[in-house]
Amino acid sequence: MARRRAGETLPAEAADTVTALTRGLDVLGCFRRGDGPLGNQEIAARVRLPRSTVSRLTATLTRAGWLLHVPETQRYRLGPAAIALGGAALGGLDIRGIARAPMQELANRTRAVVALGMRDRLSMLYLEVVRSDAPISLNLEAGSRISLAFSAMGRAWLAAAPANEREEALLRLRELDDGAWPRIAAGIAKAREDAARIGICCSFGEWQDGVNAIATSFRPGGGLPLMVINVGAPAFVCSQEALLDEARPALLDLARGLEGVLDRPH
Amino acid sequence: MARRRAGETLPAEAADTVTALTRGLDVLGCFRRGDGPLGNQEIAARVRLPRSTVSRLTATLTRAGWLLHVPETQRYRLGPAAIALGGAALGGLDIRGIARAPMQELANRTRAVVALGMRDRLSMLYLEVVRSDAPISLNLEAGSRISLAFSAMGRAWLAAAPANEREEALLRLRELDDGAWPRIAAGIAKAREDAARIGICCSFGEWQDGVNAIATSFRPGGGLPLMVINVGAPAFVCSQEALLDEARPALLDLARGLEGVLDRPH
DNA sequence: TGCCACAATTCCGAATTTCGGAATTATGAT
DNA sequence: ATCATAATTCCGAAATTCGGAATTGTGGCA
Repeated sequence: MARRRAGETLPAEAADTVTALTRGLDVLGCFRRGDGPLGNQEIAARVRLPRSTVSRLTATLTRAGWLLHVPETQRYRLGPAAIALGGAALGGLDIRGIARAPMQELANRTRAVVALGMRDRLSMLYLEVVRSDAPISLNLEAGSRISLAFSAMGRAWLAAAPANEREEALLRLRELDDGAWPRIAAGIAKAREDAARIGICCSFGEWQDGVNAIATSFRPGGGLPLMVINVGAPAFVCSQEALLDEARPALLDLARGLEGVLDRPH
Repeated sequence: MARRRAGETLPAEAADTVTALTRGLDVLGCFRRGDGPLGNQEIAARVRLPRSTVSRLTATLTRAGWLLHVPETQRYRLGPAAIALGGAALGGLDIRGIARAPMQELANRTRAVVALGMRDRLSMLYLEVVRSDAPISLNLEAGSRISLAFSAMGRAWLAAAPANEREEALLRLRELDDGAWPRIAAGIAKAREDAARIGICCSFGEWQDGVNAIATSFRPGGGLPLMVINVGAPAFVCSQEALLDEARPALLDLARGLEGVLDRPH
């Protein structure tokens, strides 16, 4: 009875990988921001695992506090341990604290939203978001995702990422939605060109209609991967010209200042 | 070769629990907010598992994006998937959005910090934190933890939690630090009394010197567990009297308004 | 009230996968 | 160059996980 499913993505290389753990994590990972509680059946469908297996997995996750069981509806939602993990992960990132002040300054100056992000699989992940007025300084949006292919942030990552990582991402992006590929490829070609020529990548209404953004990447050091900062706003707040002429130099300065900060003594 | 370790906490009841998954989650969970990257050895010590096992586990977690490997120092830190999970967990909690506005109002009125939390194992976990405009603030964010035994928030939970959950928590609290037990027990006895008499629990300088707070609990419904709201501030911002006389009624109102919101049609 | 459909959970034998001690390799310090 | 520390790999043993099928539980509907 072959345990490892036939179409497994990694035929050979996953030599010592703990399958049970991977599967459990997949169950956790299938909870996406915005969707309500999930039943075992729904989960089984998402992670492509037999129901009995999922049943055992969810039971384990619930016992450990990673999932919360809603008895009346027999569904699961992410539990406190999941929240705490995110807090620990975010709390350990000193780069956030270092970047916050200059990001805030830039946000105030441009009246836009400035965000710091890194890649998570096929998305960009916000690590810190600051707004111009910051009446609520809460990091409401830290931990949320944005398109890798169509956002300025994602494109800046693609433009600067190590070749092997980029190629792997592009490959998976393509097989995810082959129809959108021409549009994706065009955007990325332009992005690499922009990055080389003017140091930033753009997304003018391509991620969401009426939203303009520019972004650039840097390497914080300290063993952390490539990171990206973007400046974005509704078109009526920041025109393309405003972003390119005014925000761009400041953004480049900001990124340059953060280059390798974590490696420098202090 | 007995796989399940001798002193396992749950001798019998964990009938179908996926051990490998539990262990992997323990590895993730041993990363606490504030401590830097961890090596395999350190992890092995924390979770009490053989090094070779931990090695395999961390390799698996890294491959899936839950851990980030820092090559030069050979240590691990929590990865993007962990952050994303926290985001998804927090994003799915509608109660945060519902509670935010009235919490903000209360914060402004009292010039204190108002927080919403739930229990996570032996801590209270902040789900939402709202500050007044006043600049002095505690350094607490959503996803961080606070003492179950000594904070107003923790005491409010203990005072209202279902008996079995409370007893289990108290038991583990006691075996965690038997020396502190008398002080813990006294605080909790007082808390239950306060809860019954005036609807709130207090912590005046007991959690941290110079910090006053009061808290009360409510049941949001929707299958969610008991939650707590607190109002707290440095003593020179809010005296005990100010909290008891002014903040208390408003806090009780707030909590009453949230009682069962998620069950009501909308 | 009884029946049906749907979903979750439990059962159980098979055997793959995990486990961990020991050996090995890598790294860095003295 | 040698030693100490830590991570990883190896490998045989067998416990644990796996998943199909049966069972139990739930809610809707006639």
